[in-house]
Amino acid sequence: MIKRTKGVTISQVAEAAGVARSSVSRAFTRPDMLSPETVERIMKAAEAMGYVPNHTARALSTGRHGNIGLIVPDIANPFFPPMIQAAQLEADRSDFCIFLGNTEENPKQEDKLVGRFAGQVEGLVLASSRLSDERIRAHAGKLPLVLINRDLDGIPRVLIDSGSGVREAVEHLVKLGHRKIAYVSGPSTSWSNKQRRSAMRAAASGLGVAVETVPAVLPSYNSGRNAVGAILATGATAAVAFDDLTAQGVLAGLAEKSISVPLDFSVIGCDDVLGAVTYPALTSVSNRSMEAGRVAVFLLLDMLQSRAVRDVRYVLETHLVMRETTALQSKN
Amino acid sequence: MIKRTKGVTISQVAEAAGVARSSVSRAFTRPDMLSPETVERIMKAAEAMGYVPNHTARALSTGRHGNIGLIVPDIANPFFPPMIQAAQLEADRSDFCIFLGNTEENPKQEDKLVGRFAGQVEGLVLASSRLSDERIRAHAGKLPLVLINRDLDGIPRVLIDSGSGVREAVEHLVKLGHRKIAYVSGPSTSWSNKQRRSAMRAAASGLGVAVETVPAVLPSYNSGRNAVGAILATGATAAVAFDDLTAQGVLAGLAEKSISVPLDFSVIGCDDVLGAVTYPALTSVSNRSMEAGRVAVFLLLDMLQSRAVRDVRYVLETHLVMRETTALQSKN
DNA sequence: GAGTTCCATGCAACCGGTTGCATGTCAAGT
DNA sequence: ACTTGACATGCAACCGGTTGCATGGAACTC
Repeated sequence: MIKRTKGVTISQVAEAAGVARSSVSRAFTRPDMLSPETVERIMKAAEAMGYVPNHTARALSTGRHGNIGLIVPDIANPFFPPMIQAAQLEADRSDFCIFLGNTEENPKQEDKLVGRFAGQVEGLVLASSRLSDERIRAHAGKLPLVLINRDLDGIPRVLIDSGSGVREAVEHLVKLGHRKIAYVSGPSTSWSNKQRRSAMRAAASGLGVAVETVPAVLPSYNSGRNAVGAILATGATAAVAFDDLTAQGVLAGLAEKSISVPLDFSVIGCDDVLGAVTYPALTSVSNRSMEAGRVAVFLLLDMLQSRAVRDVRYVLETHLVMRETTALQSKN
Repeated sequence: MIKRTKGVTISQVAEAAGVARSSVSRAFTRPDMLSPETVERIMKAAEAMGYVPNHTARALSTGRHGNIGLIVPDIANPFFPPMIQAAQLEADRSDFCIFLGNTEENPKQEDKLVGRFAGQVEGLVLASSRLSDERIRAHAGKLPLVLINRDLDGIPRVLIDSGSGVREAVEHLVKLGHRKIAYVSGPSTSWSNKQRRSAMRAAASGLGVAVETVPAVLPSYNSGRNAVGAILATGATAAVAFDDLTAQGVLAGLAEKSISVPLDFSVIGCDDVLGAVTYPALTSVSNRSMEAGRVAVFLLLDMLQSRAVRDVRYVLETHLVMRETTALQSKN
């Protein structure tokens, strides 16, 4: 049976050191206000007693808790972990802790989490939020907010411009001789999906080739696999998928039909989350999710320090990462 | 420029409703102590003013914050996100929030995070901790702790027994005719690695076949790829890798040498994190990390409620998931 | 109708810090 | 020697809730 020691308080330290409570407090927060000897005496007493400042009490009186919240729609989607990791690292540099929320792609859950986080965090980063514009603005009225992959003016936001990478993807395919390309789409409410689809169309029409959109509802392996029939029905010789998971599904679906990649068909993914760890290595559009996480936290901390909301719109461009699932269009 | 509304307090609600502060407090925490009419009046006033209880103040006076911390060595390792997700879901059922910490596989960082979390969480889950036994025990003396994949008696722990799955893997390979099997190992400090390696040896010697351990330092794609030379040098006809990432690397390395899988060589991964989303589908040992996350949080919440530390040792067995990277040993 | 019980509510202390202001001390300035 | 100011420290209010105990009135008992 383990017994827990309960906390030493500032009063106990004060008594031990023979000073007022306020002096102990200042020894920790603003030692320059006290004489060096007093500080040392207090610190020694504190150390001896194992005193650790109570975070909650401090937060109550200062209003600062040193926490920020990060809410994502789906941790299990490999797009997010690197972002979370980078956000954490950046927060850590300023001694902030991260509260993580997972919404399961559910706006209700997201709303609930925001409510529960508010009050114990000083600010929030919403990544790929599934909330309505109104809800987001409502929340932004209550606490500092930074968005990732959501474009609402007046609210600081970091946008990963997958458009630039998708454009490169189309150009690359066209250069390889493809004249009809399928786009296997993602969730219709997703900002990224809209962005990618319109970038596909714009690039294709600029180059005089055709794009056919094949719906896939959810970004997942199975969606991609199931979409293969529809893809082939369009007569396309290459496909760009909404994300790498979907692209892997497409790869599997093609293999089942004995269509060889890249000889007979070229496939490109997005977000580059699996490309480097699978075989054959998937050609994909880079994601920059790590930068996004880092920058979002940076912006948030900056807002907190300056107490001002700047209308920042930080755009990260993406590029095509060429690997082994694209090749010259052979037949016809 | 957005302006933020600052919080409504219990005193303001009390005044508006014409009652004492304590009554407002009770209306929210123990409404049965008040007459229904009073509760309704208070609630109406609170609603009208947009009152939300201050989490920090409540935590200060009750000592309960409704948060638990979850610390993992590497979010980017696909083994952990499902675990985090499941933990979050379980915590949510009891209205707890999750603090997430990422240690970058660094014990120092882990210690630091534990220190920073303590004081704002009521308990902690340490997954695959890289801390020394002493440090873990020291922390467990200060706050409720549950371990995942770490076996320290006296401290509640959830263990994923990959041994059972690895045993099945070896049996499967032997049944397919393999007589010499390589084990591509993971980090030497890892509890799971030790467990898997010894399960390999035990199973192999029980069946009268040989196991050769090939070191791979880090669990990663590149480690696996680089290990291929050493694997082939042992004369093995099949390999079991420490995890799926490593296994994918092995797959890639074999492909580079034009060794076809599974015709010429069989490969099995562990943790089953990539098997279902890649092509060819990887045969792997199931991970049960979701159950582990769920159970760990469940145990922790149970400890918090009962205020007792039980010496729980919860073991989750794993199994072989057969897919397409294993086949009958052909040559020789 | 006096005594007892019970329930709803208020009072005030408390959780553990922070901080504006007052006070006391000591040295420098004239 | 007296003023002035700087500096170190203490006092007490405050952050926003919770909770043990006291109180007062209504209902119930005999």
